[in-house]
Amino acid sequence: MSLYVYNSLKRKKERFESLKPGKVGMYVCGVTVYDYCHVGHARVMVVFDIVHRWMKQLGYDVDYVRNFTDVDDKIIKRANERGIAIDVLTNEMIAAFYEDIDSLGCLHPTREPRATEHMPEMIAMIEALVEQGRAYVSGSGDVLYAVRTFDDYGKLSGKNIDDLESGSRVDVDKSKRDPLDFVLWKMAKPGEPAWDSPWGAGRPGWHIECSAMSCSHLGDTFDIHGGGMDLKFPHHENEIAQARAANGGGFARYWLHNGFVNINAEKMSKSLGNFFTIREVTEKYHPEVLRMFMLGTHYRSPLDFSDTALDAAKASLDRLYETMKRCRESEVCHSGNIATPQSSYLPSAFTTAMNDDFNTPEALACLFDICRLLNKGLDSDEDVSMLFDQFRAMTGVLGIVQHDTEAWFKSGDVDSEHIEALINERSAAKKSRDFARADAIRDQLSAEGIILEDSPTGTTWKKA
RNA sequence: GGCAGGGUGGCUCAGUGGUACGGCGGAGGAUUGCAAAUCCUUUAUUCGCGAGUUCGAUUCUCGCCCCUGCCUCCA
Repeated sequence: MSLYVYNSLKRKKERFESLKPGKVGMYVCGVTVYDYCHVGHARVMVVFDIVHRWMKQLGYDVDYVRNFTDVDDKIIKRANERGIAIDVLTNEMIAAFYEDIDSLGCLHPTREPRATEHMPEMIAMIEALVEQGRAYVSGSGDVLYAVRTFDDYGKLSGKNIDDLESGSRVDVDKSKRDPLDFVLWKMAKPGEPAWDSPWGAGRPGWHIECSAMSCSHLGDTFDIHGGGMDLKFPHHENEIAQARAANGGGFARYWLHNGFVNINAEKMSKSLGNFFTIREVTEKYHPEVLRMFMLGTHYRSPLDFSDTALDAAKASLDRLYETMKRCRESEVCHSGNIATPQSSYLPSAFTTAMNDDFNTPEALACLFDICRLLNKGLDSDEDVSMLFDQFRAMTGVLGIVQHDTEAWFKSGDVDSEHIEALINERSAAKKSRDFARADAIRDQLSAEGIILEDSPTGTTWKKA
């Protein structure tokens, strides 16, 4: 059974074959660290975390590189506004970034280069382009890439240069030979961070950063390049033009793009201002709920963000945790003790779904099928340890139901002593068949957001 | 205007040339003192509209309508 991925470059699903046997090189465009990440960023991280995990599951040795853009206009602007040094800002945001993605259960990439650590590679790449006559110094002193020198320009995004220009919404910069030419090296203005270069002190353009970082870590040709759909043009198009021209390599062989997170059917973005940061959302919902919400939709489709959608994600996750809890408490699950998910435990339908371009909604359907079988078996005291192993293998791959069930249902500011006391009082009332008193206690706790569950072995509680 | 991707039950989301997966929600039942949790049953004669190909299309082809995105920084 082999993996098929949708390759944006070819606009179709293709059988995935790595460049080197058993190894995968993957580069994903990271974030520009000037502010907290929003849910849209979270989606990229979760989507490619799934890709990362599944590749590993298939036995690949994955070299996953994801960058930090830590030099950029917006960073300079924000640092100035806050009156702090640029590295203070970027370090603060990188720390926040880790908090956020860790909470979402994303594994760390193997390498996380920062743009500022790769100046020599960027400069070398620009020099190569200048030597080839593909780059030139404009009237303003910036070094620009002449897009018309690259025959395949527009191939990834399915655009041609003439169409782009006729529909262009950008004012034409007179110093450009062609309106679509983009900046490789920017001349420094006073007070801005700058690095020495053959063209004077300045800093790199955004696009060259990714070309240089990906190639320097993964080689001139590597397997996968990923990012949000909005990066396809011009960012990824420009990356291709730079890297393939400068190194003569093939650059990325498979391009994967995830869909957006929308709000009211409109793209969530900084510029529209209709965004929620990850930390805003996780104040109200457990981060794993956010992850679950994302897995419920195929990664290439748009994902509409709303409280109702998160509530539904929470309800479905609760269901899985409920089953996990029952299994943990059940003696008939004792033999299920695999340390790490093993492919042999994964149902073939699940593997098929994941191999079909990481179809997580389908994979979740398999998981819920197992969940139901598990509950059914538990209801009738059957040995469900095999199912339990499957269940954990699947949740392990998806990175959900990874928290302690006690913590899941009881986390937050609750006074458990108070609750336990009331539960004891209610049990006594029940024993003496004082159901009015018992129900009053249950109603009281319910009003406090606590739900009681009676079972033959006693009463347990959880947060609503 | 150019290009890309969509329109599937109350919501959400898969999928397939032979009447449609899962989740959330609703209804009924089992269980429970009553609930909760769990299980069972049920909830789309139908997959934007029209035409074509076909024994047969939601799935293929063409046309149309509508939505979103990209064409500027953006995940």
